[in-house]
Amino acid sequence: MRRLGRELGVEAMSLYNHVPNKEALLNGMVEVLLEELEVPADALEDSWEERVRKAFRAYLQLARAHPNVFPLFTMRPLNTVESLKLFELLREAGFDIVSALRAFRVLSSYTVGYAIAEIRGFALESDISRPGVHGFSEVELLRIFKSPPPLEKADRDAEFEFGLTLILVGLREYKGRRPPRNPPEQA
Amino acid sequence: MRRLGRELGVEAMSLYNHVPNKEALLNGMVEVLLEELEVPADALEDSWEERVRKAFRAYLQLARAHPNVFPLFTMRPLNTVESLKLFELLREAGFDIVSALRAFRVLSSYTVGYAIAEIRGFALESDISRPGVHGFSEVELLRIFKSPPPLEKADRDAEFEFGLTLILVGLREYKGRRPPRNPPEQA
DNA sequence: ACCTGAACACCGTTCAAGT
DNA sequence: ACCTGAACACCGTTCAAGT
Repeated sequence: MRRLGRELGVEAMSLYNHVPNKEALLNGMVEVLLEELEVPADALEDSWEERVRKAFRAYLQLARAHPNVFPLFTMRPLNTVESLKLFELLREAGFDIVSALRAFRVLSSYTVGYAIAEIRGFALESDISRPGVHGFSEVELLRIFKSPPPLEKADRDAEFEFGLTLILVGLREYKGRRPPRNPPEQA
Repeated sequence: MRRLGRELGVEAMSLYNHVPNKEALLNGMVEVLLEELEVPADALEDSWEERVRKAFRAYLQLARAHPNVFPLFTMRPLNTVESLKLFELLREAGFDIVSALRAFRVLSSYTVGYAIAEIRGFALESDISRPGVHGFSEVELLRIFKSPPPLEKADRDAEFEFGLTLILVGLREYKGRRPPRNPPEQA
């Protein structure tokens, strides 16, 4: 508050003329950012899986773009219009209500968790210079990760995508087991 | 600090004789809790998938048991001995280094994300009495979720397990594609 | 070796007083 | 309608002084 006031060339207490309190201000920030998200339109060339991918990719990118606000995202339920649209997208793809909800939540959980991991630093990263919580020594780690470290920051996108694929493969498999309501629109 | 001091019947500044600062204290709490985690031993009757399941289940339960500390878990890399053991478990299951790392991270991301969602409240929960970030009205939500709400808090475990299964199915599929180093030990 | 009082540099927030 | 000074009830942390 005080800092924000200074930034705006005004005293901290003036802010209370425009915003009820700090909490509301943070809520506002989150809300503004979430508005940037958009579930991709139903382009004919995209399968539902591709649309889902794009949506969660965008979410991750939003988190990356705002690493300081992102933890706030995390602490309130993601009840946005876009969540709803995504849910409906899954319904149209042939999932029944419960399955669509579950699928949506699994995908969100993964994406949120992944984004957090990226921001705070990955576990089992070869660069373990950082503090981190331990229980073992740097030597112990290096015993495992030989000199050219295996998975570098380089390919974060591919790594995220890997997880997305795993889940989507699982979902496809799952859908195969129960008869979908709509014809499987996949190419 | 001051509150903790009071709780201990001592002045806040006394704490600094035992702990360098607040940050260190929080780190300590996280560390203590993480020590409760244990990757299940290589019992003969358990497949690697079952062992992985048990490990992450335990992680979720830890989060549930300590909803207030859990967000702290979240903000530091999970470099524990158990992470390493889990990684080795995956290696033994036939994943090469990079794949094992990725699998580990996908599973952690999902579990962390799920735990957070559970603690803060799920998106698209029929109980939307809570604030949450919006963009749409309660009416709009109820238009979708007809009276008997579809997925209730009741079966949180099943829901978590559902996601775990999706990922494990994906992993099995993925492993099938590349020749595993060890014979597939699955029953 | 451990505790304490006083003090410092911070917070978010209220409210009466100003324009 | 908006801003401000003074004030309140908090923080984490330092340090010299006590035992």
